[in-house]
Amino acid sequence: MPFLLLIEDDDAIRTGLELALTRQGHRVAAAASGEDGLRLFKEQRPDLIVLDVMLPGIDGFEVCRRIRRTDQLPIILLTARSDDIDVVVGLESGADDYVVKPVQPRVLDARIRAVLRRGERENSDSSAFGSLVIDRSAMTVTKDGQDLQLTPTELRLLLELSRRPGQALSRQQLLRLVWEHDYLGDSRLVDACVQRLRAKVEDVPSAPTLIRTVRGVGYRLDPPS
Amino acid sequence: MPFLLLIEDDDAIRTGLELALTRQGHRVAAAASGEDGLRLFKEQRPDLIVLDVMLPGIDGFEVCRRIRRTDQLPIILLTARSDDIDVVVGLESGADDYVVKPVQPRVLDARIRAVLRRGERENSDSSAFGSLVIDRSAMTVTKDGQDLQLTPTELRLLLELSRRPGQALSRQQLLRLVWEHDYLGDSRLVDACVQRLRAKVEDVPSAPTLIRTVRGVGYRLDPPS
DNA sequence: AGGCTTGTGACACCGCTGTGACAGACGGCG
DNA sequence: CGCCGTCTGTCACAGCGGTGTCACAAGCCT
Repeated sequence: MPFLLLIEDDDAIRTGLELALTRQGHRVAAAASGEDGLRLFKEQRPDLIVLDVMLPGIDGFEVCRRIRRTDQLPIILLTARSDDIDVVVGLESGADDYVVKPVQPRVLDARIRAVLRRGERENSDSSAFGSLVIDRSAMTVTKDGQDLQLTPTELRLLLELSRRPGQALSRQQLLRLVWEHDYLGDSRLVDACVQRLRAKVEDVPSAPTLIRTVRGVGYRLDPPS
Repeated sequence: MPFLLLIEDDDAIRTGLELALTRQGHRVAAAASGEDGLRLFKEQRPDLIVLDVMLPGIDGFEVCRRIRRTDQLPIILLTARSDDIDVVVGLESGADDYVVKPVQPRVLDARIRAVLRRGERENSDSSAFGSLVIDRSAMTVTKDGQDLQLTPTELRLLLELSRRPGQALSRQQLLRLVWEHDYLGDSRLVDACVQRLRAKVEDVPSAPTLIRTVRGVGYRLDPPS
């Protein structure tokens, strides 16, 4: 299920879109300011951001630029109809698509799906980490050409890590991404799953070279050097 | 060599793309209006059409619809970034893919090849998976040369799976593709049908080698190794 | 009406998953 | 350099959930 972050200061529009998008089968997090949006983004790691341009404080373009410094996820800008210059500035700030307000929810939904599809095509197929090859369409993982039997959870964990190679993900983030629930208090759940994954994926599970521990934070899948 | 028809009224974009696509190994015909495009299409029978949406006279959607009345060739729409309604209407008018202008030639080229590849797979009238041969024009399935009596649903399920060999399909996707309805809550419907199909198709139904279970996801028809 | 096909529910099995405990590793600090 | 607290690796176990399987009833076509 796609996980969206909606950043929009107007309460009516925000809650309306949040409801509509939820109905259309997305998971939605919402923020009412640029600052909140950036914080939520770092915390929750959504798949896509719907971003209003006119925000108090940090405006949409700036939010977009800051996110783009580190991340490649799709960003859809919401712009007011009257602004002509938006498109140009928006393009330069790195957005993937534009939607003009007022927007019909199903139009926005169609755009979101289109952008995600585009991204999937680009991200998908297969990626390699050393001798480890992840085939996202067959949903298989092979090591030295040999098929690995990963369990569903192990597979999802590896997929989420591999979507952000080289980036450390906290246990909280992984719980949200892989298990889709927030966790109160810590547990060894993520560690246990990482451990099982390492057993299948690493050459020497006790000296992992692919899935590295980031002490005090979480885990990180190293890109091939 | 793929033969493309490019329909685009803007002279600069048209000649630019024509040049770039020719360099990338396509044969290209070009038209500057919807009318010209339709005429050229009938005359030259290209393999694929790249079609601008905003055209004077007959617009891109209309061109798309008219072509679709009689022909199934792939159509890629070129849309301006700012248009709101494009995606929805475009989907309904039967295009196969969208590219947002301004487009980098190599991106367009990649899309073209992707769409052509997809089309080849879908239209080829027979494919083989080990001893299993699917004849799409006769709508028959044979195993070791012997005709299999598949029921309509079993056949559609196998066809959908075989259109995407090696790709895991979720139960949701299969329900949409084969049964054409979304399902709320889970059911054993897909499993049951897969089970019946396996009974006819697999050598050892209890140890399937063609239709593989992808745990936590769905099923996948393995291509011949 | 009759037979085949299809959808649904029940059920059992197996493997996965989540949990807690414990030991070892790491890093900070004196 | 050594101690100690915290964090992580590891393991076993019990519960759960997903999947295969089957039987039955309703639907559909002939």
